[in-house]
Amino acid sequence: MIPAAETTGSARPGRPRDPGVNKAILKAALRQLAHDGYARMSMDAVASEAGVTKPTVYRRWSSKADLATAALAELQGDERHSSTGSAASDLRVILSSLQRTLFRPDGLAIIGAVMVEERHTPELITLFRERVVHPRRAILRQVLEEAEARGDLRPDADIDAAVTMLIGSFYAHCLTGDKMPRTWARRIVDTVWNGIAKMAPRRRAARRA
Amino acid sequence: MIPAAETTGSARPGRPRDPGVNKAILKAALRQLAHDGYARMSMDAVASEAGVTKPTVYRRWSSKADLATAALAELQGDERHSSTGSAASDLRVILSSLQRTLFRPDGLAIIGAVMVEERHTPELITLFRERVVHPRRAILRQVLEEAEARGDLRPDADIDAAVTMLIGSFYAHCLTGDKMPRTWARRIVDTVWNGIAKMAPRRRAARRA
Amino acid sequence: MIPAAETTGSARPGRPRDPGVNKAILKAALRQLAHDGYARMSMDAVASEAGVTKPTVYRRWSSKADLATAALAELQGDERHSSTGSAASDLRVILSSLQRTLFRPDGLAIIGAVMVEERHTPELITLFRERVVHPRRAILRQVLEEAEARGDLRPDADIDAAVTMLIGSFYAHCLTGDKMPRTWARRIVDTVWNGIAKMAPRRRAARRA
Amino acid sequence: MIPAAETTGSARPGRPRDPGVNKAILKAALRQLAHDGYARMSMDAVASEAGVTKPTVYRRWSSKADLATAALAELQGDERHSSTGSAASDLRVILSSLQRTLFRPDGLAIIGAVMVEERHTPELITLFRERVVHPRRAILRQVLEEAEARGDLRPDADIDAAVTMLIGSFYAHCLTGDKMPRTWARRIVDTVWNGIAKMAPRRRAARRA
DNA sequence: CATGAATGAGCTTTCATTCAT
DNA sequence: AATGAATGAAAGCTCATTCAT
Repeated sequence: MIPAAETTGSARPGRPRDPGVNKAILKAALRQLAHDGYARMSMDAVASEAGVTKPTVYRRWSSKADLATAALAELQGDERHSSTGSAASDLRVILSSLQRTLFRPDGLAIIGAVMVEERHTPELITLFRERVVHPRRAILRQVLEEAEARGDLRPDADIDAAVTMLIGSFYAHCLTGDKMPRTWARRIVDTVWNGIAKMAPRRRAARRA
Repeated sequence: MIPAAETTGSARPGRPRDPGVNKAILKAALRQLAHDGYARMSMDAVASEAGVTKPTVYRRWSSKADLATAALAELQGDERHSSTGSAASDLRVILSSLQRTLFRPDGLAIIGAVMVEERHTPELITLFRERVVHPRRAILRQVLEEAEARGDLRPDADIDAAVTMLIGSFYAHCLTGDKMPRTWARRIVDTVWNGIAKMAPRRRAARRA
Repeated sequence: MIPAAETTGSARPGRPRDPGVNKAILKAALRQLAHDGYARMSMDAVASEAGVTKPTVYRRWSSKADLATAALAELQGDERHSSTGSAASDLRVILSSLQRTLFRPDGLAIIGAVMVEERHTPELITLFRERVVHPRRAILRQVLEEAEARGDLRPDADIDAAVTMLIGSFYAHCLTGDKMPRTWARRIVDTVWNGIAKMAPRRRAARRA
Repeated sequence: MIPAAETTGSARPGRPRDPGVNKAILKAALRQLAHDGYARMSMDAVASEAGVTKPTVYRRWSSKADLATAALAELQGDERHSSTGSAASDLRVILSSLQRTLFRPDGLAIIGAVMVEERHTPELITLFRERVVHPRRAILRQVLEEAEARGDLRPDADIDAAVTMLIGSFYAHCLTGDKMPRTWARRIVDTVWNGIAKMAPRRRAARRA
């Protein structure tokens, strides 16, 4: 449904589409998805927030679900992280970045918006998994697999569980409603790393919030 | 909110309320909350699913938010667990129970429904925290604090982080969309416990999904 | 529909009606009629303002229109005025009294409430005419007819027009939204009296608001 | 409130509004306001009486109060009257016109509809005063002030009272429920004029209804 | 006789979507 | 291609009235 209009240089008949309009619409849609949820996101409001009219939106995306899906696709996470040499340290960097990008502004609200539509608009969650959930998991998993290859992990280390806990701790923390401490990424990584790394004498001091 | 009036021997003036109606309404409301989200849950649909008419609902709860809040309150987590002697084993039992009760039917959808309404109907998330999130956390925390008191934890063990990860791993797993393995609770507990317990020679073997 | 229950002294079977309840209901109904109009007056609100329940109201008056009519009947005007000897002076006294009783609290609102229901609940206006409008007119008319009989009026004096103008000036003034001056009754009477009385040298000075 | 757009030559973008629709909606609204009162006037009924659907109404006026206000504004009194040379005669012409335009079809009902909403929808009465009450009063007042300037009035003539009585007599007459005689305007003017004009030998004969 | 519960219809307002220009 | 207008279908909430105790 997303037109390729911005590719061809040739003169097509009729008025050309303003390429900025697509972005404005998607941005407005994403913002409303996060602030108000899918059900409350309104085509009227999206159009007016993007400075266009409704049929202009419908010409680009055939339905509300279509638009919301396209907006979600914009979340595509491709944050590359260069290795710092130590797996634990890499994890800390990655999670800190997650904390800032995914969970900061409205991340949890978007996740909620997507989850709640599981039955009603399943495209949303499918796309969300593909574009947001899996890429983020893959990054963490890669760090751990490299550590495993280097022999830094215990033989019984459960990488899947570790990845899931690292990410899940953010969700669970958000649900408490408390402010997330600046050191949260470090505390999480320390605890998990302790659980999976070969025991070397560690010298870190954890603190509570 | 209105009590079921089954207290006094009998003979209160006026026509008595059908005691099953309250339950039917709350059940319908909770189901719609989970299946459709708050925004799509409709008083009309709740009433008709419960086999009553709208004013019958409004007589009991003064607004949609009121009803949804009451329905959420039904999730009240009260599950007492008797200690098995070992903290790790206690945690496994508790998390298995969580897996069955909170996450089984529609748990994650309800969580999403609640989160996405953060701006629009904040009572929902407030109550959800109070009735669902905090009690569950408290149970886990208590097990860990008792272990700490017995000297079973490392001096630098981060109980808050551990509790958050134990719970969060369920959320994160649900988001992946994969079926949750039967052994999930065990794998999670093992990994966390390794990270916080005093090191004793462990002899378990984790496996991947 | 208004029961005669308060007349017979004999013991009728069953629980006797509380005579104060009737008054409380009528009072509440009249207040709501004036404040909110007939359409917005609600049986529920009347009942609760009177401290009873709806069926208690319905047992006494068979419908909303019935109750409103009964409430209006309470306005029955039978303010007797003793003559002061001069017709103009009598008129001033009567109109001052009207100003206080009929127009002060909510008089005009009640009139509006009644008029607007002309098509929908014509009993209201019929009763209002009978109980409120005509008695008030009759009092004024009688004063003027006595003056006429004494030969104080011009031969061509139009008593009907005079009565109508005396009363109508209050309505018209209320519609302007301005505060009614204390001297209004006097100014009205002076102007009308000038128009209908035999010319005697008058020596009064009218002033504007 | 939204202008009928008949100004520009043509070619505004978008589908043009059917110019008759605005009028049809306002007419239906005004009719219902008069027949049923504001509380009973329903957006559904107005729309269907105008032959459109509800959102078509809401696109033009944002709420019921907004529509009712706009409908009232249509009553705008604009009737210019050319002077006949004599003030009394001018007054008779003006009042006869009032009798036909304002009080004929549903005038009093509209006034009631507006008055009874004083507490609930005060915009109505505010606008009514501004558009209907004050302009009508101004016309009468101007005639009298010109007469005063010509020295035709007694020095103590109370113009405010006279204007109020002239208009109020119509309200008061309507309240009686009697048919308004054709000569009513003349009788009213005669009586008032007698009360305020310098005495000249008059030679008219009033008669009763 | 009075109570609390229940009903069915109705209200204002909003939304996703399509049409006409 | 983009606009403004129109639509039909809900949704939340309230009311006059009746029922059952």
